This record gives sequence, structure tokens and C-alpha cells, in this order.
Amino acid sequence: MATATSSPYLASSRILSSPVLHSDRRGGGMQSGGTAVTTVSSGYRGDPSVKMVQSDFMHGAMVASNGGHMLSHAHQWVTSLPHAATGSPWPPSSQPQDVKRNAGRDDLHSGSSLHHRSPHLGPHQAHTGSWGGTSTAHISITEGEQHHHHHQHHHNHHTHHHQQHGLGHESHSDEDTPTSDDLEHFAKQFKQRRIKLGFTQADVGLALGTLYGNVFSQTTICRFEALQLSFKNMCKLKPLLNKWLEEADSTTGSPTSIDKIATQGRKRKKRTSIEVSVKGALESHFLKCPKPSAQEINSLADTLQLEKEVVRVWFCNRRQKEKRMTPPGLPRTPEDAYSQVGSIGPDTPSPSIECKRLFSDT
DNA sequence: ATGCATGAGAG
DNA sequence: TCTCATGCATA
Repeated sequence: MATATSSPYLASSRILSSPVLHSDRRGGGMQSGGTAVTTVSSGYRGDPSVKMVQSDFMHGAMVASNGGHMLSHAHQWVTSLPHAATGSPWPPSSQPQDVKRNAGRDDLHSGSSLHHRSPHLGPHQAHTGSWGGTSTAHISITEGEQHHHHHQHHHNHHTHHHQQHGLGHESHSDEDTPTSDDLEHFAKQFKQRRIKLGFTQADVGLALGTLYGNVFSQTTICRFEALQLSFKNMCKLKPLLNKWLEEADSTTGSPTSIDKIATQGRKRKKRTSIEVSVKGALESHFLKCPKPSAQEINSLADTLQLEKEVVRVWFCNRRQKEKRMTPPGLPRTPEDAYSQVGSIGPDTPSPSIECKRLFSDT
């Protein structure tokens, strides 16, 4: 039971059906009470030799950075795919480690299309965000906290909110390192405008591609709006999105453009579904030790009947989650947040002790 | 909207 | 190895 997690993810069975073939998920209830099930699903939308419609932007991106690279390390699940421009076409800056600045070029794109489909044109949005707005916990981060050269933790001191600019009182729309407040405000504004204009998060992601050559997925846009990215990442994306806003705003009236870039190829490992109980166990262990050693991971994996890799990745993702700007739920009032410091937080105090097996609950 | 995953880069 | 940026696939 639950042996599916250790099975080799074969990259065979090429389903060369119609280009619109989608995954045929068939793991709806075959959970044998084990630990996790890896839903067998692999999509193949079209042939690997399909057209690359992203002509213009991709062109610019290519010539601007790399001359096009292929995946030279096709792993097991990754079918070689000349991934268009989803790589990292950033020219000579934007080196993840410093929030200095980035994206300061507008060479490509001279009136090119920026938006894509806009099927809905009505404000159908309901909630304005998870954290209620400016009245919730503010996380003020300054640029002076994340320029390490070995570790780049940005401490989110939410215990005090301050406003520091030296440029008057503007809060956003510029390129200097914004404050958390700026980001929050901008994100909110952005979402609102985006919706008003009738664009989806995915649309924006694609538009960024046509504008800068950096394509982003719906996920990233979503996370930006929800401020679920790291501060640094938020800072990096903000200028781009800001630019898009301007463009989208000025282009009001001529949204007609081509679109439909087929995102094909890509065969990755199927997402492992971890049982709730197992998740709970992982959670418990995480609280005790957010950074388990390889051996600890092995033990855990064995206990929980999961792949070591799955466990490892789970912890990685969990840690990342802790580092996000906004806590996933923010289920408490900002006042309660103050009484929480010391136990949990965006920057856990890291007991710096070796992790031991301290079971408590499962 | 989010969970699990990939991969590049630092060390 | 880990972190970190990012996204496919999914609920």
C-alpha cells in the first residue's frame, strides 16, 4: 500500500492525442489508507514540435540574454523541452541576493501587444484579501536587513511599523526599495485595477512576458497580490507589474491582440498527495525541528511511509512558507500577533540545537 | 488559491 | 546540502 510513492515516474507513454488532450486524473479515491498517493496524471498538450507563438517577446528575450538553451539535463520526468522563455532571461542584474534594483530596460517592445484574453469584464471579485488591509499586521522590512553574503534572512519585525522614506511621502510606484506598506498597498491596488480592467492573473503573467520577456504564471501573480512572496521577490516584481499597470491603463481601448501560447511539454513528477494525518505529523516535527538532518528526514520518511525526497521537499516548502511576507492565514488579530512573538513568527528563533526525537502528537 | 515540485546558485 | 524563485497540477 502506498507504494506509489516509490515507483519510478516513467516518462514513457506518450499520449499523442489531440493537442487539447488534458490529463486524465485517475486517483480519485484509490487511497489505500497509506500515507500518500501520487496522482497519476501527466499531460501532453500538443507535440513537442509545436509552434512558438511568442515570437516577438521571445525574440527580444533571447537576443537580450541567452541565445536559447535547451534542457540539457533531462531527468526522469522531464521530457526535453526547448522551453521558450520561461527560463531566466534577465540580462545583467537581478541577481538573487540583493534587492538593489532591476528591470530598468525598455528596449524591446515598441507598442507590442501586452494583454491577452479578456473574457470577463466585470468586477466579480469578492474579498479584498486575506489580511483585511492596512489595519492588519504590518510587516516593515527595510533594505538594510537583507544584504548578507551567506544567509539572507530578512527579519520581519512586525512589532513596530515605521515609515521611512527620504523622498517625501510617496509610498509606491517608484523603483526604490519599497517598504512593506508600499508593497501591500501596491498589491492591493494592482489587484483592483487588474480586475477592473478585466484581466486574470494569468493574463498579467503572459503580458509581462510580452513586455519584458519574463513570463510569469498565474501562481506568481496570485502570490504577489496576496503578498505571499518573499520581500525581496516582491520588490523585484513590483516594478514589472507597475509597468504593466501603466501599459494596461494607457492601452484602454485596444486590447485586441493575439494570445494563446500553448504551454506544452513538461512532464514532471506527479504531485504527491500527503494525507492529512501525515501532514499533521510533519507539522509537529516541523515545530520541533524546522531543519531536520538528512537522517532525521530518513527516519521520518520511513515512519510516515513517504519518500525521503518528498519529506525533504516538504520541509523546504514549509520553511519557505514561514518566510513569506504574510502568514498564510493570519487567523488572529494583530494584537494577538504581539503575544505570539517568541513562539512563532516570520523568523523563528531557531533553537540552534540539534534536532532530537521529541514526539508529542500525531 | 495552494500544495508539491524543479532547478539554479551559494557554500 | 540548503535557500529561493517560480510553476504545474490540483482542490
